[in-house]
Amino acid sequence: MISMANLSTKSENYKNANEEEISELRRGPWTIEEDTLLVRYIAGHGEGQWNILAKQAGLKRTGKSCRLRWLNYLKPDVKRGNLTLQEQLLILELHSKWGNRWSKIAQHLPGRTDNEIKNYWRTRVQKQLRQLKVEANSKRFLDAIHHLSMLEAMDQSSNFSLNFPPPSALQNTTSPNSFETAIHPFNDHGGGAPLRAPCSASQWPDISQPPPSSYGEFGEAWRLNMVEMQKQKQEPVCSLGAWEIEDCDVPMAAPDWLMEDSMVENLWSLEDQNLI
DNA sequence: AAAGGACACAACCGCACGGGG
DNA sequence: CCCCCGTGCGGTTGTGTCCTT
Repeated sequence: MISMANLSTKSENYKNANEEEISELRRGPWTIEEDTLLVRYIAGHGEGQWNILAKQAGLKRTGKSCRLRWLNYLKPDVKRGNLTLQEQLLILELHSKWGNRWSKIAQHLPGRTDNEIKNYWRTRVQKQLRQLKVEANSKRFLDAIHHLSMLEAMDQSSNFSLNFPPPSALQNTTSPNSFETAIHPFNDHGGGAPLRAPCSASQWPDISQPPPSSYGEFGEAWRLNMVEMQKQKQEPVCSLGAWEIEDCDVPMAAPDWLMEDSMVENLWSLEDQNLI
């Protein structure tokens, strides 16, 4: 066990050891020249011993800074670009297990860094959770993730359509606000494409027309909801394109948690637009 | 067109830990 | 046992870009 006194001493020592060099050290964004120096040095000598590496490579950076730059940006197997849907689901799932253990979570996402995952969580997920007033890792949240993971896996393996639930499913529910189910995004767009995020405004269904009678009591409620969203300039979360219930290949009843509120649509809005 | 706010991401900081001398 | 050093982790900050007014 390390005492507090010992800790502070260690910190002080660390500080003092570097103090005289701090004035010459560069900080902030890396230049192309610095990147080149670092990459070339590591190509020739390998990584590790970062303080020595920084000096020998001629970099006016701390070892820590070099390590971070290499691991988070320059390393060849670092994956660039937006997180895929599968990766996002995995992050949600793993975070529910391990909390903010970013490096542990990153181990399960090849090519993704802990920093990237941490940023994703803080900038996207937390924002959505705040808006929804949902606790991360609450039962509702976890249930939503599990259902989404399952549906996503089914969608990938069987190529069936996860379209808008048929009116029969809606009519069987006892939920008081079931119309919200109608705006959940279970909506396959063919070709085995992954489930998708919010559609563009051009994909609004024609909500000036009444929905088909087969939508039952929920159709009109859903339409009014969409009208309200349009008034508020919100995007619908799925694209029906029209009142196309006939395209539902699988009579899939919406689970109870979908009936509760619009949690899922917001979860989906976490997804980047790159899948569209 | 300009200002300023929001957002995403890169980078930094402090702390913790383990190994070697 | 203590100290030093290297490394890793999680939280925070800085900055560039995009969007809105």
